[in-house]
Amino acid sequence: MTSTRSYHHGDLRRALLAAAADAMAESGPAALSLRDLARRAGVSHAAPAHHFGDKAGLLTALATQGFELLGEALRAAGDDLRESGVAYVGFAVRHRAHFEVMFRPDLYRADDPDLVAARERAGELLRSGVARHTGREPDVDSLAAWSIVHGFATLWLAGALPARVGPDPEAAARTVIGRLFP
Amino acid sequence: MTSTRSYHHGDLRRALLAAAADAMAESGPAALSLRDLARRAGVSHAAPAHHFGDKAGLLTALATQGFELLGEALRAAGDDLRESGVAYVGFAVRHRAHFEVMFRPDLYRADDPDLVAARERAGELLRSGVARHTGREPDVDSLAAWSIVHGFATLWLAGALPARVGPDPEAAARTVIGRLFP
DNA sequence: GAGCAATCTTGTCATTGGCAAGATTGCTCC
DNA sequence: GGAGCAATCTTGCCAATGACAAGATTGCTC
Repeated sequence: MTSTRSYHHGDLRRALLAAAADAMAESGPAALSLRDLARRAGVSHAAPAHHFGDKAGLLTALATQGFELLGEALRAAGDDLRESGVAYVGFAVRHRAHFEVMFRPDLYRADDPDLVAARERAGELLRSGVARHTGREPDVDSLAAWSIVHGFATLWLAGALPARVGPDPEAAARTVIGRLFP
Repeated sequence: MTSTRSYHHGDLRRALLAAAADAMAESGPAALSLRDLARRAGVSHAAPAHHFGDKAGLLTALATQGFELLGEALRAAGDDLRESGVAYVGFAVRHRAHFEVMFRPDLYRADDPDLVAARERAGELLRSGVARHTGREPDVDSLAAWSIVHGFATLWLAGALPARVGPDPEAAARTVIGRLFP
């Protein structure tokens, strides 16, 4: 993964993104420090700037990667609407750093072309899955479906849910989704 | 509101909380600066420390205030479950800074006694509202209800929803909630 | 192998959060 | 009314951070 080669790191961009995801999963997005990422990657404190410009640039790249990963997760979940919802929650739990950045547009450049494209692709997957399942008013249905899985994932990540929900977020999500699409 | 009196500001704690909510509503929580808040309140850069200790202390107070405001909003919405959900979304939109901090426990001290008490009170209001409405398995129902309104509010604040949802978050929320509790 | 662009480093600056020490104010009690 | 005292606020300082500028090193191209 993070092969610390000789000089000219060789894989700095990828290593920095991975380090950012690790650091944010540990200590939250507020504590993220470019200099700390540089230390983790074994490079100087100014090296990240060349690849990402500034902090917002790095988070833009991380969010873009997140939307691509979400797209993959949704595709892997297949055609079943409920399992797509479970996959959404699973993605949020497994890639919590990506997920948390993706929906915080004040942290990155939301008009970045690559990011917009990746977000559109993931959004289309969500909508098409709902449209396949329900007949009438797919707009409202997809909005409700997105809201319920996004809300569940967010509350889970925030640690806001009571203990009785149990330790398995995907199982709990499946039950909750069943209330919306019986 | 923020009465800048003589020396010994007189209302610094409240003024700083209000300034923090304003600043975060403008530029997001990441850009929050204690020194900027002090400037807005017309005091020195170290004054906030006396009232809140540090940044996490200020955000703990803001989150506590947020849970109290949410409780008031839910009480004002009355007994109807759907209107409670609309009130939840309305609170998030009207007090977006409070809402954003409340569900980001990495920013504050989640074990603060005052905060825990305010959070418990608001959570009980949510659960009791759902329990009044549905008969069976209030746990799952309340989890689904909380998830769908929380998700809708979060997506709205993130600017992630498509334009066709319309300009009125509470009206759109009412429609979405209708899908869960027809 | 020379030239060149990409990559990385060192050095610097303004800003920030946090701490320590001191000044000012308002309250209490005699 | 005033002395003492605690709360409040200020000034001064330090380490860490993000961002920028200028220079060094590497690898690619011709």
